[in-house]
Amino acid sequence: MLDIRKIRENPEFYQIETQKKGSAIQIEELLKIDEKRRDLLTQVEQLKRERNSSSKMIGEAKKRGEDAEEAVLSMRKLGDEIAEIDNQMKALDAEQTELLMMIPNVAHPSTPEGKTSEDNVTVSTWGSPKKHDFNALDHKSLGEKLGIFDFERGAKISGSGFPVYRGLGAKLERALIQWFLDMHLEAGFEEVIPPYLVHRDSMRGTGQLPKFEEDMYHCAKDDLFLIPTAEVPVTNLYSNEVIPESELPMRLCAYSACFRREAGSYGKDTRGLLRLHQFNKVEMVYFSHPTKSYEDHETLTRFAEVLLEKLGLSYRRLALCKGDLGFGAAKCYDLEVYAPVEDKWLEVSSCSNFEDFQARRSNIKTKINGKNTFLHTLNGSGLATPRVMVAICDQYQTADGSLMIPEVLRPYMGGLQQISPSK
RNA sequence: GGAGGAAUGGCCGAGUGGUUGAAGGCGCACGCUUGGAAAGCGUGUUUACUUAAUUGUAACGAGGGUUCGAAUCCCUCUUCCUCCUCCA
Repeated sequence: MLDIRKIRENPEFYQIETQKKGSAIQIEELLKIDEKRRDLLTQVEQLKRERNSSSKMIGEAKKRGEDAEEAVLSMRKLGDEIAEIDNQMKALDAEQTELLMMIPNVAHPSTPEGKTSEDNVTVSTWGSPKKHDFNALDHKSLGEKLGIFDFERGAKISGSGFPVYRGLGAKLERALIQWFLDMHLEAGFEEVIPPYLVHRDSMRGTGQLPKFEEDMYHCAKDDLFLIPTAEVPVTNLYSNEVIPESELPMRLCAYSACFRREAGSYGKDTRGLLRLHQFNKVEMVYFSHPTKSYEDHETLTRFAEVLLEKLGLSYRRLALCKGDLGFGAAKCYDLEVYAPVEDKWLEVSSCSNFEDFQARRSNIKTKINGKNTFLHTLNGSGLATPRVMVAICDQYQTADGSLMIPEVLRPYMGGLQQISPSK
């Protein structure tokens, strides 16, 4: 959520910047409501002041045994007036908040200008994209041949987009998750196992609601939402709290299953593991000092990159342009891993700095020089497993149809070096 | 799921309708005292919005109600505790 005071001070700036984020602010309406609201506020506070002093006098008079009937009567009228204005104000307040909640964050100046993913800027590339000199299989065919994925039965029980990992595939998936977590723990993150179902407030806090309700799985009976990322419960861990400045940056990591309806993206890269309704991801979350968040953002992104480097998967880092930036993000790097069989770069991580956008929604503060201040929240995948799995399948398969296990994962596979087709 | 109890400031804990934003204690900060420290004494110590202004308004789990006036009375909800029931 943006700061209404800043919008008030510099409406043109916010008009232009939110437009670049692909969703223009309804600035006139917003400021009109704001002005009316503040007008009523001063009015009603004046009336309340009157009420407070009169009530005090009534109390004193009654104590002295005097009759205060007349004052009581006029106060009763004043009370009605106050209630009336209070109601108007509450309505305006709700209206204003709803508008503010629909407005995206503005981009950091270091973010490239641009409208679509075409305009994203490749910041760096690591490794050289591998090419096979044999006729390599795509991950779906390979995986089914090796018996490590079972897409058909997943679809049978839940529909498409719900993969089943089997046998050594399940173990490999688990190895990825565990290795990711272990790497983060080594770097000093605290591990969290969060709830997968969260209430509406949490979803509003991180920005999924109210705007993107359609993309979420919702349990109507309990009004709970399945998390699309561990970012939601982990960031909201500290909602309505003040984190001591000395504890910043606070760094948490969490594995969770993630659930996304992917409404409106049917038909796009839906093969195999490329786009799913349920997938596994390890997420890193930072609660940062407002003056340090951009440093932290670089550090965070590096943690994710190192994982790909250790897996021996070439990747590139993109700086998202203003138009492609997520709703709440001020700056974001995407990491894309190269999948040789697909001959595509696949997004496996998104590392974002939200500045105080989420902190304001969730009310997460820190105390700086005795003053409570919204802190900055950051998060990044480290990493989402499905496309890493695709890249591994693509890159680590051999001409005889086996799949080599990346070196770093072998300790988690009982020393297993490769998965071979059963005879 | 059933029965009961509880929720107050950084912490503990008073407070059952009026001058209580909230006693008292602890903690913390500053000062006095001291060779130094402890003890002791003194002062201060919530947040948000608002104002020229410590000007004013609001907040005692959350929301609603009664009242001239609510931390205090009523209703709903949430969370925690105890006892049953059930269960991985």
